[in-house]
Amino acid sequence: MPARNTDSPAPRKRADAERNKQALLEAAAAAFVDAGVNAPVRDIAARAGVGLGTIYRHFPARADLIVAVYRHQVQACAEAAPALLATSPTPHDALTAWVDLFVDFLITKHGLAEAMHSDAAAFEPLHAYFLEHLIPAVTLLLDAAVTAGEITPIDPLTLLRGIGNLCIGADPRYDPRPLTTILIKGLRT
Amino acid sequence: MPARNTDSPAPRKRADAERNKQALLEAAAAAFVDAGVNAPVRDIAARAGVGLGTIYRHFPARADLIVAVYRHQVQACAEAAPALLATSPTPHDALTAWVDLFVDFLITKHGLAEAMHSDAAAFEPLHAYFLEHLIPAVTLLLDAAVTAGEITPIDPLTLLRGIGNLCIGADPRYDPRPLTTILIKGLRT
DNA sequence: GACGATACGGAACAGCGTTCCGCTTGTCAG
DNA sequence: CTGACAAGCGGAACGCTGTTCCGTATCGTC
Repeated sequence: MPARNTDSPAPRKRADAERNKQALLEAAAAAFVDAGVNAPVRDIAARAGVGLGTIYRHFPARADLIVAVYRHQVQACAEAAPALLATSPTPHDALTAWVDLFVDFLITKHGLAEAMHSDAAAFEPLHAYFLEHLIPAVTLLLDAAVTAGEITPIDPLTLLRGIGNLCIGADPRYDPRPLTTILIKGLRT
Repeated sequence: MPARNTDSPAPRKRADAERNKQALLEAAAAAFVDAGVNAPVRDIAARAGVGLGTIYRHFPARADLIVAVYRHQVQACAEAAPALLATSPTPHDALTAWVDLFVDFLITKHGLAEAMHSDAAAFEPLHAYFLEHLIPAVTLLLDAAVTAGEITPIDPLTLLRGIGNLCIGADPRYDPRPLTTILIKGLRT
């Protein structure tokens, strides 16, 4: 067995492959901004100056591309939870602030919330990725608020789903924030 | 000339046309139950023993078929509002009961809530039909509750949209009722 | 029974995500 | 430097949508 210890069993990718992957990520990010996360795969490929085969080599399904594009932002969102809890006057304030943050993230990604709830198996990775990272974040905030006696207990997944659902809507004139605010208000004891 | 004066300048449809239209409505209703409102047009046509052309003759777009299938139920939902207001102890109770009714309607029509918020122009008639009939209903309930000092004012369309959004979800294990309950609770003064 | 309007059926079109495979190209041993 | 081979690429093709179109069959009437 080769003496590779802990890091990178990487078979070392070809230079052009890595270059194309980056071009694809940038093209996808741009396409998502212009046309929402439902931007046709062909458009993304064209933007990146790449063939259809290439896009599917790097990202087996559409959802993988979406995950790759938003990975950093989801992580940032998750990491904001403990920070907010530490700096906010009360756990409920932290929760409110975090929800605002999450809503801001969602509404700027037209179609992301919709895609999250698609029944298509292809979007399962997306769904799983979001939950895996965000459930711990909301759980932390909710537990703190419950312990402080500020809110009644609620399943974190349910809340996350509710907020996500409220952010669905192609219409850019639609602002879900009044609704999310009411929802959070409804949690108070 | 038969004594029909103002109403129905109807060119009197052919018998087979009317028969097919009914068959289509029944087939669509059945298909929607089995496969959700996104059941393929071809499946519905096949169920009705009818060609694709026929379906589009009677229902120019998918959305028209959906509207036709659920027309009665939407109307019943709208008409329940004044009845509930008259029989409930408080306007807030009536509002709660009506929301439950609306949610029951939505969750049994897999995909209906999703379709409502589709950005596709084809679904605009569906959207319009729902709003036209349900906005007056919620407005009635909200006004009564506001007047009674039970809730803070909210735009009826916003509330309707919020409830509709919360009911989105292909997963039959997902129950939106806890969330709609919290939302209504959040309206209280 | 024949004729004309009406309605039907399904092939065809456009657009989607995804698969597949012949060809190109980067990489590295010699 | 050069060849060979695996890794990667491009885009035609597939299967699935909703929708359109038009030659043909059927209904109602005279």
